[in-house]
Formats: sequence, C-alpha cells, structure tokens
Amino acid sequence: MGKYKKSTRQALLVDKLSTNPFMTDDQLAQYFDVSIQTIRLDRLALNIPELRERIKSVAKEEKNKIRSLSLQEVTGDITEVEMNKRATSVFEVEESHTFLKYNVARGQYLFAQANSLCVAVIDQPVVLTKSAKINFVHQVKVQDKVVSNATVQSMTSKIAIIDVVSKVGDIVVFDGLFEMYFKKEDD
Amino acid sequence: MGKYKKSTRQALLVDKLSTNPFMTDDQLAQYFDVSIQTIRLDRLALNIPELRERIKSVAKEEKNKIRSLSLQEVTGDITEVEMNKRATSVFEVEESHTFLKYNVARGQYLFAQANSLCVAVIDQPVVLTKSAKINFVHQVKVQDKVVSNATVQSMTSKIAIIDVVSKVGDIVVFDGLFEMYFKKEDD
DNA sequence: TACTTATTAGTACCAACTACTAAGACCAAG
DNA sequence: CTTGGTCTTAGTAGTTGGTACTAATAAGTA
Repeated sequence: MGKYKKSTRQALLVDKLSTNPFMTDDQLAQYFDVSIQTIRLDRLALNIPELRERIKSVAKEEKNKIRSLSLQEVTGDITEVEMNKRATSVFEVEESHTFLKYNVARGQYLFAQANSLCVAVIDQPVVLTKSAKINFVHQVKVQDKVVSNATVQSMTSKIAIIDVVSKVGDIVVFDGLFEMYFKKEDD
Repeated sequence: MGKYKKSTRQALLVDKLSTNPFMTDDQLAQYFDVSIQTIRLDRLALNIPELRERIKSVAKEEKNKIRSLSLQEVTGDITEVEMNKRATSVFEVEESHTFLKYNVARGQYLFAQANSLCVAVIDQPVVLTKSAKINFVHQVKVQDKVVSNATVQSMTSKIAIIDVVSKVGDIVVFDGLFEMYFKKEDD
C-alpha cells in the first residue's frame, strides 16, 4: 500500500499519538514510512509538542483539566440562534484533552454539540431528543474549530426535525438528522 | 548554612525527588550546594534514574489512572466483555449529569455510554464511530441505573455493526445501531 | 604522614529534539 | 513545456539533560 497523503497522515498522526503519546519522531517516521522531517513538519503544523513535553504534560496533573471536560461543558458556544429556524455553535477541541481522551470522546463530543444545538434552536422549555441518524464523516484534528449548523426542517406541535451539519473549515466532519420532541409549558 | 554530610544529603535527595520528581541534576546541585557530579554519584548510589525516566514512569502511571477515570466517567462501568461479540455496561445517572438541562444531558450520556461500549467491545486499538441510528425511547431519571448491552451483529476486516439496547430495569430507554470503523495496527 | 573516602572537574558521547537552509519531487495551470 | 506551488527530504548547527569515564583535589582518619 502506498503512503498516505498529507491530510490523512496528519489525521492518523493525531490519532496515533492520542492512543500512544510515548512515540518518538523516529518511530513515527518509520510507522508512516516518511522522513523524520516530515513528521516534524506535521507536528509543527498540528501544534503537537515533542515527546518529552507530551510526557511531561501527561505526568503533571492535567488530569484535573481533563476531568473537568465533562459532556455538559462540551456543548460548544452558541453563536447564532434564529428560534425554531436555525442555530450555529462553535466548539474548539483543546490540545490538553486530545491526547488522552480524544479518541474515545470524539464521537461523543460531536454528538453532544449537535444535540445541544438542537435543544437550543427549539423555543420550548422542555426539549427531548427522540431519535437521530448521525454520520461521522471525517476525523477532527487538534485545535480544529468545529462549527455546527442546525436547520429546522419541519415542525409540528410536538415534533421538530432538525438537520445538523458540523464542519471544520469547508470540510464536513459530522452530519445528523435529529427528531426532537417537546412539550409546551402547560403540559 | 553548612553542607550536609553524604548520608544526610542522600536521604534528603530521596525525599526531595519523591515529592518533586521533576528536578534536574543541576537544580538539585544548586539546592544542596554541591557539584552536579556529586548529585550524579548520589543518584547512581541510590539507583535513582534520570529526570526523563522519572517523568516517564510518572506519566505512565498517570495515563492509566486518567484513562480508567475518563472511561469510567463517560461510559459507566463495563461489567462484561466478550471481545468482538458483546459487552455490557452500567451507568448511574447522578445529579451532576443532569445538572443544567436535564434533557440535554440525558441524550448525550446515553449516547456516550452506548458509543463507548461499542468502542470497548471491538478488540482493536483504534476504533472510530462511523455512523449511528439512535432512538431515545423513554426518559431517564436521576439515580436510574442504565444497563447497556452491545451486540456485534456483523464484522468485516474494517467495519463492525453493533446493536445497543439500554434499559432501566425492564424498560428500554435507548437503542441504537452503530457502524464502527477500525484499523488493524501492528504496533 | 599515608591511606581512604568524598567531592569536583572535565571530556567524550548520546537521545531527542528545535530552528534553520536548501534542494529535489510532484502536480497543476498557463 | 515550463513555471509555480506544495510537499518532502536532506543536512547542519545548537540545545537539554543526561551517561560513562578518568583524573585531580579536598577532607577525615589511623
């Protein structure tokens, strides 16, 4: 099999280091079958610190930071809302979390962002997710800003169908179709 | 202040490094007001590894702690695993999980539990969620114990289809069909 | 004083980098 | 086809925090 192209390699690099932050540039170069310089350029581009710094940050008690990244905080910042029509939120993955937790959590955070946005766009006090069809289209890299857009497709007195597309730049990383259930205040 | 004699210094050195393993020989030399060589002889005599090795061993411990902590945090406790076949986890909804917006947390945590379970059931180092079709069947209350069951429906060399059903007692609260993508890695 | 232990100085070497320059490879458009 | 851009590789100098070793010196003791 041929080598990966740059973007793929960089995505895989993030992934690799998230599961195993103890790899040297040399080992990574052999793994991806590229030169050590390429790995270093990749790290530079992705803002990934060198081995010793990675290890040091793991060793120091960054576990508190990581622990604090619970799901309810990861809903992203809602930047625009047009009630019952559409909404936008932004979620930036911080580098301190990514190495350890990112792998497991990626799917969960993208879903959480989208789900929260769906709740926010509906102008009702109680909004529940009923069902969803979701796709994780593309990997998210370190420090990527995930911009999520929710658009209400249809809305009855109890159910809203909302389409969500999350992008990093121009690249779609996640999309989903959410069916939200809500109750009017006096129910 | 006079310098310590050898035995005292070495005892203090062990103490110092046990509370702060991040000190370089240079810093230690200044601290004890001896030459760097003395510190190195001390470490040699006491079988204390160099800074980087000390940090690495701390990092490895820390990583395991964090991993189990964050996994437990997100997934609940995985109680049974039959690799590549099925797995079960239990997640108890605490107040903190429902803290801001009950409904938001509910969806995200149920999804997170299911998603994590799908990652755990596949015996591969890197497992990513590709897509999912999920249903939030019934509401979950605080202190409910959500028992999630994942069953691998089919599995190729790259993709696994997993069915997840989450229940509180006998009542189904969530179900989902997950398409997981994984990579074999010989490292 | 001679002997032993403790300390210091200094050299060569290493891993795993950073930061930089320069050149070649590859593809895409004018 | 050639020019330009990105991508990749090569190579050098310098850094940190060491190891491993030799040699000289200082301090304490018989």
